[in-house]
Amino acid sequence: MNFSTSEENYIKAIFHLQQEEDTATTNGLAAVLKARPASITDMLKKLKSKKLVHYQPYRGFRLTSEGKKVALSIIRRHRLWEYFLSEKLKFAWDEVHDVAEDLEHVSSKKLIDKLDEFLGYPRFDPHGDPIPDSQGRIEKHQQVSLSEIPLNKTAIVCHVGDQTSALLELMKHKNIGIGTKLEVKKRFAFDQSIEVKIRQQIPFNISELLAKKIFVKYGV
Amino acid sequence: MNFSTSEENYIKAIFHLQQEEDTATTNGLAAVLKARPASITDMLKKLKSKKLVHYQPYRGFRLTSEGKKVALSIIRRHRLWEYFLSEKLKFAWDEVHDVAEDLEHVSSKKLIDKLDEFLGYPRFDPHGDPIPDSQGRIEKHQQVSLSEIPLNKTAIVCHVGDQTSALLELMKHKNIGIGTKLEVKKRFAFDQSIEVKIRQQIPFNISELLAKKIFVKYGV
DNA sequence: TTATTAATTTAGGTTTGTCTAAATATATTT
DNA sequence: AAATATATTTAGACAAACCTAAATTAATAA
Repeated sequence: MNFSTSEENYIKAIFHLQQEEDTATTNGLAAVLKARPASITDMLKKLKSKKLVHYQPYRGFRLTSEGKKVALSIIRRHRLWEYFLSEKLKFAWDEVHDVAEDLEHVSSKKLIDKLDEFLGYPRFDPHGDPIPDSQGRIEKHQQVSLSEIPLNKTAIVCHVGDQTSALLELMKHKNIGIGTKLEVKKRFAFDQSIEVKIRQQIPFNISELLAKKIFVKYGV
Repeated sequence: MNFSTSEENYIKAIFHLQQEEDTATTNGLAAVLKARPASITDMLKKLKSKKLVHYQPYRGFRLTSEGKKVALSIIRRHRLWEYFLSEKLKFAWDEVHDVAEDLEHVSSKKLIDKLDEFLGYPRFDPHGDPIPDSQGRIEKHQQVSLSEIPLNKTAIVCHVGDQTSALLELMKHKNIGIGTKLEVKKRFAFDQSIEVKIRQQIPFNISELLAKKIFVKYGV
């Protein structure tokens, strides 16, 4: 019922990887956790023995439903702390993540439920990601403009702000349409432009004006 | 500049032990940390190599001034979190310690300074212990009645509520006078009586009425 | 002051989580 | 389908932080 910081980081990372691809891979996880593939294999065996992942050697892995429950509780802690840091302690948007990364491993359920209450049961963290409730229920997606989504989250284009041909021409040229999967890689303070990546292509920049017209939904 | 959870626990425990006796011992520390003496020796060597303690084999140890600085910063974190838990999250007096024990190891200075600000720079935690400021300055003692001090802290009797002979007779009988070192071991909800221990003796009970007349000062 | 007891340290293991290098399985090309 | 490339796993080490049992030092009592 209680997991080490390291185990928790693995579980959380697998959860996020699974949002993209249904099944996570050793190398993929190694990249995310900045660890060597051999270390991933070691830990996966352990998580398997604890019945937190389905895992067949060489075949990738997926969280079990127990594993998902654990992941959601870690994500709940993380996002509540992010909300606290931003809302109460007035941290800037981009400073909250690293601190929350530490705080999330303090696992007292009472602490987290009381924090939730204190914060007024917020539904989204400062990045717009939904916060699981104490039962692990989470709002699957939300729809926001491309200019508002967090970095490095896969999002799917689901709506366009208007139907002017000028807009559609530009989108066509950039190869973005409804259903396109993309990720925001970087934001540039100078002109609010953002760098996006679609499919396997090299990331490219789009203007703030365009970003505000593109609406996406994205997972947790 | 950054220490493991384990190192921090050692440093903090040594600091507290030193409040009582000027120099801490292997067995004393082992008792506090619920570890074996051999483990203490191992860690002490490490802390010595990091210049956090003065340590001669078989001769006990004391924090260096650097070690004290580190200890005060850990205590600052601990007490600020205790205050937060009690004041903001409405935890009961006796529930805050264990959770703060985990939170204190999240070492972002910015987090702690912003938390301090958010809380309005409180000077004492819910147990009445003083909270070090961001420079590590701490109010050395405070004077309160015996009925208010935390459990298991050595306190020194420094004042008596009144001079009635009935009171003094009782105190004399119990062997408590100005300068007596004592510790509260337990509180009984039924009649608010408390169990105190002085010197090497077996702990004994005193009434709430008496406790309220005895004023003590105690360290951090 | 020597003998006994108590405290402390040393020596050698264990577990957790990491690593490198080598081996093996799977996927991709030709 | 074989050859090559890539992904994954295994084998064997290592550091941190703990442990037990044995040895050593210091403190206490006879």
